Parts: sequence; C-alpha cells; structure tokens
Amino acid sequence: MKKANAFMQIGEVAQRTETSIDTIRFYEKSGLIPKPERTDSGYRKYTEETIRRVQFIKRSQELGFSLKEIADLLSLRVDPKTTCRDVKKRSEVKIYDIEKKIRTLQKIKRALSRVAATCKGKGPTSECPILEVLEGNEKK
Amino acid sequence: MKKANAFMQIGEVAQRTETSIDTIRFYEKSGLIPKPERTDSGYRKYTEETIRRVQFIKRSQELGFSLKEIADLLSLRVDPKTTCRDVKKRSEVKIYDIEKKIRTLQKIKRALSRVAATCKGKGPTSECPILEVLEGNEKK
DNA sequence: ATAAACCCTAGAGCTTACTCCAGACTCAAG
DNA sequence: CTTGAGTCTGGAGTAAGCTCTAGGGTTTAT
Repeated sequence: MKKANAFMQIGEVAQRTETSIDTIRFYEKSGLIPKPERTDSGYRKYTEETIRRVQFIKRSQELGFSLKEIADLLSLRVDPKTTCRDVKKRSEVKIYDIEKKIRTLQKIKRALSRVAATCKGKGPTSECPILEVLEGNEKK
Repeated sequence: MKKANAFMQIGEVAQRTETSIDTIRFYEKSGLIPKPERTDSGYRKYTEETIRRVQFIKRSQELGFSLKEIADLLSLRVDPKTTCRDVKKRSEVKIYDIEKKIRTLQKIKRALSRVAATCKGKGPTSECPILEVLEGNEKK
C-alpha cells in the first residue's frame, strides 16, 4: 500500500521540473501556484499536482503566453464564483487564439521546409522564402 | 509604370506595422532590420521589405520566439558565408522545434475544448482537464 | 555534536524588450 | 518666415520574469 502523504520539498520540485527554487517561490508569490502547506519548521510541502502545474506554466510560456495569460488559463478551473457559461466563453476565446498561433506556426514551418528543400546542400545562400510566406494579414 | 523609389519614412512603417517609432529604431540597433539608407538630412528611408520584416518579427514573438531566435530565423538568408548545407541543417532543427510547439498547442486546445464541452453553461466550475492533458513528457 | 546539505525571508540586481525623454534639426503649408 | 508635425541622437526609465545575496534556521549522516 502506497504511503498517503508522499510530500516533497521545494528542491525536488525544482529538479523534476527543471526550474530553480527561486522560480518556484516566485510563481507562488505571483499566484500561479497555490501556497503549499508547511512543515512545523516552515518548509514547503508539495504534491505531484505542483509538478504538473509548473510544467504547464513552462510549456505555455514557450508558446508565447505571458504569466498573466497563463494565470487566466489556469483560472479556468479554480474560481468557484465563475459560472460555467462564463468559463465556456473564455475557453472559446482562448481556443481561437491558439488556432491562430497554430496557423502562423504552420506558415513558418512551411517556409522553413521550403528553405531546407531549396538548399540542395551545396553553394552559398542567396534568397529565402521566409518573409514572403508570412504576408497574409490576419487581423489581430 | 510604377515609380521605382517609393520610399517611406519611419512614421509610416510604425503605423503600418502597428509598432512604435522607437521600436523600429530599437530593432535596427539590435540588428533585426538592416540599417536603412538616409536622406541628405539624415531621415531614414524604408521600403516594403521593412514592413514584411517587422511583421515577421512581431508574429514570431507572439509565438514565443525571443528576438535572438528571430535573428537566427532571419539569418537563414542573409549571411553569404554560411553554406547551404549549414542553412539546411539549421532549418531542420527549427522545423522540429516548431512541430513541438504545434503539438503542445494542440494539446492545450483539446484540453480547452474539453473544458468548453464539459460546461453545458450552467452551475459553477469545479474541475477542469487542462493540467491532466499536458503530462506527456517530451524532452526539450 | 558537528558538518553538509537542505530550507527560510526580504530585498537587491539582472536581462529582455521596449518606452520615454531632452534638445535639436527638417520640411510642408499658409 | 513662422508654425506644427515629423525626424534625429543619446541616454535614462520601465515592466516582466526571473536570479542572487545575506543572514539565518533545520535535517541527516557520521
């Protein structure tokens, strides 16, 4: 039978998420991860849930979301005062944003594929199609 | 016959790209856009090419690329000392990164779709599947 | 019982990517 | 020929997101 309270301390969270201890504490201050319980001596006690949160935060950042936007995404669950209708609307807006990001990434990818294909592997570069491909003007 | 030298000045570039004049000059200082020609009195003279560059920079930023990474992407064309083989290799690495970004965005999107679908529009929120969906551990 | 390896707080400092002056020149319109 | 909008340079200031330091307490192994 697995031990019920397998708490870990901040160092382990940092290691497993490949962040720093300072960053974890910074996320706590910023409200991105909830204030954890403490041991009698004041050490923070974390669970697996925290690992998942931190990983979510890091990945979302790599995708161009600010910490504020990430807080938004995460709040799509925590606040019991928001109605479902509300959450639904907000998710749909986010979904739209994300689809736009995906489309732009696909354009860049196609442009890069073209770069790679054009280069047969010999001689110097002169022109590349990256800029041309991105001219379609999606309104923000 | 179209006029050959339809130059614009910095204000127009700023307006059309929805950035500020200061930002354009900042990009120049940072090497993201080439130093433009000047009028006799010292005003910068730009072409359409600049518009495309600035737009490329802005979009790439929204996708989580730093200015340094963007400089990298753009340099996939300008430096005549790099061989095609080299450019090809670098493009392929970038393509891989971009594919990873797209996959993660798709995961977030699916999670959000689930949020939206689960909410039938009534009552308060309690749980959401955003965190669960992102557990697959792609190595950076 | 003491060293090594943890953890704590508060606050200063750093990097990135702008953003905003001050003080001066340029240019088009009236 | 003056006024107002636009531009110039150099440098200081700002916000986000960490990162580091000082000075101290805790835990574990020997």
